[in-house]
Amino acid sequence: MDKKTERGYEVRAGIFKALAHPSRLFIVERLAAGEWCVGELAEMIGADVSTVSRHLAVLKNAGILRADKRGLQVYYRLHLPCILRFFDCVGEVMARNAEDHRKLE
Amino acid sequence: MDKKTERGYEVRAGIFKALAHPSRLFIVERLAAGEWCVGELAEMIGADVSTVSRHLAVLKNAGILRADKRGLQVYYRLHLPCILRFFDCVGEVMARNAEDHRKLE
DNA sequence: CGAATAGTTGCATAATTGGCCAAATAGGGA
DNA sequence: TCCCTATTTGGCCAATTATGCAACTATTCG
Repeated sequence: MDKKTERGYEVRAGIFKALAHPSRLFIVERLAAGEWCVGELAEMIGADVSTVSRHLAVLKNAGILRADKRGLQVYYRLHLPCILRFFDCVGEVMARNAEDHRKLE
Repeated sequence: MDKKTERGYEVRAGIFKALAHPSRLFIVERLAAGEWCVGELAEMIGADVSTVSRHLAVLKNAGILRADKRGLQVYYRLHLPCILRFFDCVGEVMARNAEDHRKLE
């Protein structure tokens, strides 16, 4: 596998990695409906503001969110709505896994 | 956020986590075309057989792959082809990110 | 049975991630 | 300017993940 191909897998894995955390998944889902600022999200999640700020940075670096500073607050919004299609698919995966599990009983 | 909802986010994040590694992404893509055994995949990837075996276990535990032992070899195959739709979306994400990046120059 | 082969698992180690607290930064208003 | 508030960043620690080697297991073949 040449360097360029390898790099491609790394970049793509990075997008999945950005989504591979419960809080970040929650954030993306919330932001699907509209924008929220850091403090509001932190309260919804129940984690420290600094922790949530880092989660948001991870999603922003992956190109999934955009930040918009207005006054003291930084409002985040979903930059790639196609991400939401992932979620439908994840739902299917879970349903199928659950069914497989049921069959084993 | 109640326990049940929280658990839901954890399970979904687990699926993304299983895909959040270059080698595992490579494996899924390879298996889209047909089954391969551990040693063959290890050679393609250029990692130790034990390492690849563990990557395969991660994907299997996530319900993404199925293993089929025939003789000495264990053949793995894609159990959830809908996963491939993720990949199309990831392609879109990358294209969009690349374009955003271009605009900044 | 014994040797050879394919894969998995135990272990040690290095690297990454996630979390909070505290300090630094940036903006708004008196 | 000085203070207050919102967010980000540095530091540190605990937990998790990735990796290879070596040992173990399972299966085939002589």
